[in-house]
Amino acid sequence: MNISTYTITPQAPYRFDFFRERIVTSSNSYLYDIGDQHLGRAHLIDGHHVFVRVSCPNQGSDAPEFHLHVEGAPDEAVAEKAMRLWRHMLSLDRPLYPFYAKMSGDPVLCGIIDQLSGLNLLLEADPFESMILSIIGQQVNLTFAENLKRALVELCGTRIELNGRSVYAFPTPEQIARLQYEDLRPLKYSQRKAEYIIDFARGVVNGEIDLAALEQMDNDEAIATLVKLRGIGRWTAECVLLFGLGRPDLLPAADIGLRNAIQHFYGLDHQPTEPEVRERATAWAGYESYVTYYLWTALGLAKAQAKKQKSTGN
DNA sequence: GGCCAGGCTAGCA
DNA sequence: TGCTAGCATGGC
Repeated sequence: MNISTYTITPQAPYRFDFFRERIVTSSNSYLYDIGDQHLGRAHLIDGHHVFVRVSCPNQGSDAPEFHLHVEGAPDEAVAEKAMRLWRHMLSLDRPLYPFYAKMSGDPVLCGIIDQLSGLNLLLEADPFESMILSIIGQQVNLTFAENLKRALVELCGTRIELNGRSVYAFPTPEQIARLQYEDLRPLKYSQRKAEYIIDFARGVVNGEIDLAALEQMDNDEAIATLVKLRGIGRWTAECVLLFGLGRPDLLPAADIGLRNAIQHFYGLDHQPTEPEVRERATAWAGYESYVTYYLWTALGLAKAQAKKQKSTGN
């Protein structure tokens, strides 16, 4: 088997173990091969199924060195595309220090940054995958969302066997477009959710939806384009810009998780309204995505901690 | 048992 | 233009 290896040393602070933790606790963990010191995933690149494995022996360090192995690429060009895909997914070309410097006047955020120093954005592989996952994630809790996502991937994604490992590549637009709505109903999809997902994939396949064009648009323009599609509201479009395109300045002001986190960490006596979130976020200009991500993550940790304390009676 | 989940649409006034 | 029931299910 042909394996290409790349050695990567991100700019500190950078915590590889935070990505692992993020994946384990997310509703997308089924997409990954997760080990103590590595992460892996299958991808379809230029028609070739490749498996990317990132290993990091010193993953708890805030200046880690890690190795990215690409298996199954027929030539160097495909291997390099896989490598660049993971540079995107792991936000390797986005140093954190400008964000930290910008937030230095906010004691609440500084406390969270101290706790999460080195946490960078874990992005989805591409806008298509991001859109499908975001539509599935609308409204439902994370446990149920994971069941739905896993069922879709196992229904129509390509299963790949590599060195005894069995993993699925995320379905292509063509694979989802071929489904019928009733194929998803037994998987506990609502009729509407099935329609939104399959219709979106069909739009991509027949060329009505141009995902590549989103890259050239500013945030407002891209959101306005996406929300014209049935099943895609502002929240979903914002998720795609944040997690699919990796826009650093995206503010999901209506998101319930962000509003809960602001109330919690800033000690508000009410859940902030969307205009109140926008007002507060003027201080975050340029890094809204990062602040949102840190607040979401910190609230998740606080909830997990509270749950743990409750279960142990402390 | 009821309400809320990292929402959205269709239908109604 | 603005409001709300309904969607499917799991967790608390």
